[in-house]
Formats: sequence, structure tokens, C-alpha cells
Amino acid sequence: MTHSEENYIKAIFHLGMGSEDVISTNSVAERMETKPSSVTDMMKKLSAKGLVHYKKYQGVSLTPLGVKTALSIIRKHRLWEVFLVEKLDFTWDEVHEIAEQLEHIESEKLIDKLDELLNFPKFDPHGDPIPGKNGEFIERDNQLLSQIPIGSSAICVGVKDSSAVFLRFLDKNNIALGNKMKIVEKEEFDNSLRIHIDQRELNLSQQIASNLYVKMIKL
Amino acid sequence: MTHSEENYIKAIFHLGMGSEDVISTNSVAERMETKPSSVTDMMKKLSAKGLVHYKKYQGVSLTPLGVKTALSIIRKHRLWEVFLVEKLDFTWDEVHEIAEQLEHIESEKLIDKLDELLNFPKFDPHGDPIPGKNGEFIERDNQLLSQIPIGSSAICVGVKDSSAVFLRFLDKNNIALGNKMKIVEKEEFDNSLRIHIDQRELNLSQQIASNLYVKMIKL
DNA sequence: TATATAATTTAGATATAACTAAAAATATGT
DNA sequence: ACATATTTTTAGTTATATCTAAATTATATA
Repeated sequence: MTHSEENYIKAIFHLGMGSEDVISTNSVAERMETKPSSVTDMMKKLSAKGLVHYKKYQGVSLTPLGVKTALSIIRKHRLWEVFLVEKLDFTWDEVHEIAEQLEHIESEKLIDKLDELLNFPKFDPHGDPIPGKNGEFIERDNQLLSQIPIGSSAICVGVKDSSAVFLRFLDKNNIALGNKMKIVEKEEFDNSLRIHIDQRELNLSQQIASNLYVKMIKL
Repeated sequence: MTHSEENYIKAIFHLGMGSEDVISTNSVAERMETKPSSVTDMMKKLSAKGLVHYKKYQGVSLTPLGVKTALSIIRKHRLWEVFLVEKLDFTWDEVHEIAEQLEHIESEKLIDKLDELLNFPKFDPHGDPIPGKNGEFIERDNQLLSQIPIGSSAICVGVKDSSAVFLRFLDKNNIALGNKMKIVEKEEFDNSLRIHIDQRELNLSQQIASNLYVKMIKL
């Protein structure tokens, strides 16, 4: 498989949120930053290889083989991200682009050894689950901070938006995965939240709160 | 730079043994396993980019910028090889092909951090020197075992041929970098050597002996 | 339901990196 | 020094991955 083919497979997987959902040509084009006509060409090729189901004007979906392929690429991407953070002291906002390159390295043994070196991590630095050799993975708690009732406590388990700007904002405010927080109050006017975290009071906009995955805890 | 361009630069560098020697189109084609006509095309491109000096029918040589580029790729290749052996327990005959892929990953920070993780190694698993950030490197002792006088002792510091077959042969015979050996006798008939290594007597053909770099030692 | 709008595909073009076959330049041998 | 052999280049072709512009199909609306 070429890098380009792998990137298309990954895009379709993410757009369908990991299922075999049907995805439109335009949405793939948008995500890949290419033109729809380029997508059409590629879909024909991927279809010929048995990685996607594709019928003209009807959109695409991954075949089981396509899903397996996507999971393998995502496994590589996320393991490399863990490596960069854990072994090379990169920050979580720096790893995506390098992992985008590293995910295309072909060697199953390399990935299995890396997995072992890192002690078989189940989540990447952004809290996203890392598929195992056979595609299995632990579902992350997918509740957003914005959906949690006032007064409850939660632990931060992931980010929905993993753009560098958002991640650096979190760093600046000392919000990291594993942090415990308590929702003190919700401002009716703009839906912002006042939370208690790390002995501090912090105000988070609705936009922030709806990009943080949390797991509710009892105190 | 594309992967292909990088591979050509590396090929020219190795054929010229690291200098700015003039290299023929055919020899590049042979090393790259492509046709001479493909080489001609690429030389025009590399020349336009200021990486090689190229005049029709006159062969190519690297410019100073070309040499710098080559050293940077070789630095990456060799650091990754050390990583694979030291951190992921690969054997020295397995690392070349994976490093061939990893050497094209673009991130200066990644390489510098890797260098640090590995404790700034000066030689790769085959005894080849690893250029530093600025292209500087320690010349390895380039005497071959076949050139050493009978009766002298030496330490194994590298391999000239780093093909998997040769490396596995050395493994089978417990010859590794760092091993001390003494040349007991040279057989006139076929120039094979009887050496004393690791409390054993071993017979090495002229071909083997002329692919092992050693450093002479006094006892 | 006819028509307009949006989405998608086709056709034809470009750039990269390879190839083959033929032409041109250089090198070699008698 | 000339003919031959070798090397190298040119010209034209192929495959990948992209693009633009035009044509086609689907959908949404009046």
C-alpha cells in the first residue's frame, strides 16, 4: 500500500467513527484537503483492492479488511506518539505530525517491539485508545465535560480536539490527562463552567468543556 | 526533498566514499537498481537543486551542500540502527531495511532527541561512524583483518560487508564487534587465517578476513 | 413534477519517477 | 586514426496522485 492509500483509508475510518458507515466523496475530499475528483479516482483503486465498498454517487464505506487496515495504521500512529512523549520527552502538541510520518513505516516486528518497549500502552497521549495487534481496543469513556451534571467530580481522560492550539491552551491552564476536577457551577448565560481543579478555581468556556472527555468519579 | 532524491544523494556519497569524487551514471544506476536513463533524469534535477555538479557525459559529484545532505541522511539511518539494536533488541542483520525507511522521517528535533536517548553514540551496530549534527564524525580504523601481520592481536571494530548473510555468518561463529583476536597463522595456499578468538581457534577464509575491520592492539 | 442546486464523476492535463528504444558522445583496440 | 564497443543521453511511454473544467447524477424546492 502507498502512503496515499493509507491516508485515505484512515480518513474514511475517522469520518465513519470507526464503523463501516457510508461516507460521501466530498467529506473525504475535505478531510484529505484534496478535490472530490481525486477522491473518486482513489475510491476506484481502493475498491479494486477490496478495502472499500464503492458505488458511483453512493459514497464509500470500509470493508472489514479496510477496517482492519485502518486499525493497524492507527495502532502504529498512536504507539509512535506514546514513544515520542514517553521516551523522547516530546509534548502532546508536537507528536501528531511526526507520527503522521512514522505510521507508514512497514515492519510488524518493529511495532510489536515498540509496543513491548512502551509496556503495551492502552491509550495514546491524547487519551485515544491504541488498538492491539488484532484490532481490539478498550473504549475510552466518551462523556464530555460539558455533559456532566453540576456538582459532580470527574477525571480527565482525553481530548476530542487534539489540535496543537487546544493542547497548548490546556498546558497553560495546567489541565492534563488524569487530573481530577469538580464542576462547581454552570453559567447560564454562555454555558461556561466554573471547575475546581488542582487546588484552583478555573473558568472554562462551553467550547473548551465540550472538547474534554472525562470519566465521572464518586468521592 | 523526496525519498528518491535522498536515496540518489546517498548512493553518490557512498560510491565516492564520502568525498566529492566524480561518479559515473552507470555506477549510480547499478547501485540504485535503476536504468542509466533514470539516473540522467535525476541528476538534472539534483543539479538544478544545487546538490550535485553534473555535466553531460562527464559524471556527477556531490556539491558541499550535497555532502552535507548525505551526512544528515546517514546520521539518521545509523542512529535508527542503534535504536533498533539497543532499545528494541533487533539483531545487526535485521536493522538495515527498517532504517532505510526511517532515515526519511523529517524532524530535526526527533533525531536530536533520539541521539540523546541513545547517549550520543559514535558508531552504529556495524561499526560505521555516526555523523554529528554538523556532519563531523570519528574515522573508524580502516585496517582489514587480512592486512594485519601474523602474530599480532587486534580488536574487531567493524564490517566492510554488512549484508545479512555475512552478519549471520559472524553470529554463528561468535564474532562480534569488540572481540579480541590473535592471528596465529596464515595459510599460503588460500590466504585463509587461523585466529585465536574467545578461547577458540577459528579458520577464516581470505574473503571473510577482508571484510572485517580491526584495530591492532599491543598485548 | 419540473427545475434548479449541489454533489459526484469523467475527461483531459501536470509532475514525479520509473521504463524502453534509439541516438549521440566517449572510450578502446588494432 | 579509424572502426567498434561502451557509456550516456534523448525521446517517447507508463503508473501514481494530483488538478481543472465539463458533464452527469442526485437532491431539494417551488
